[in-house]
Amino acid sequence: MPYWLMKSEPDEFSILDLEQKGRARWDGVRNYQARNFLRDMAEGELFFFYHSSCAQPGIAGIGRIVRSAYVDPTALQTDSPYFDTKARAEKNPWSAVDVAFVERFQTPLSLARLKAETALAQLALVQKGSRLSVMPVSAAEWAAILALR
DNA sequence: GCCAACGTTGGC
DNA sequence: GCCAACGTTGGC
Repeated sequence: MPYWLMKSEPDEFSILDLEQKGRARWDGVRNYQARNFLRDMAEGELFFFYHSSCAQPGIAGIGRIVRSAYVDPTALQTDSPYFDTKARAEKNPWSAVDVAFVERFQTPLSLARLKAETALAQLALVQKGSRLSVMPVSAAEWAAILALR
């Protein structure tokens, strides 16, 4: 079963927000490669919830996919920060998934800690210049990260 | 706020 | 199809 990692700016949506809501739509992805990964996700699969663009970037917890990819409605909403002027109802290229809270780490795993781990050298997240907001994580990487909690 | 790296746009 | 210019991401 594939594993994933998804980034969110905690000021926008954090692991605490997901914990409090229990379930949420993961929308606003506006990169084709990331979108394609969203479309590869299946119900029941797990992902690391990564906090980006913040004081303490790192993995903050775990979530689960509870609904596979469907058309992202925010692309058509003019009042949404994710509005896409080129998207049309009959031609909306963007996808969203629904996710549920699984676990919040007592202490988030900092990016520095992840970079220091030899077993994670191939992790897409730590590659130079990697900006993907949705990426796959191998089973071995998943286990290695869990062991760092 | 800076800046490296990347993706997208648009002229040609 | 090339590629320069521009906008965005995201760590620091």
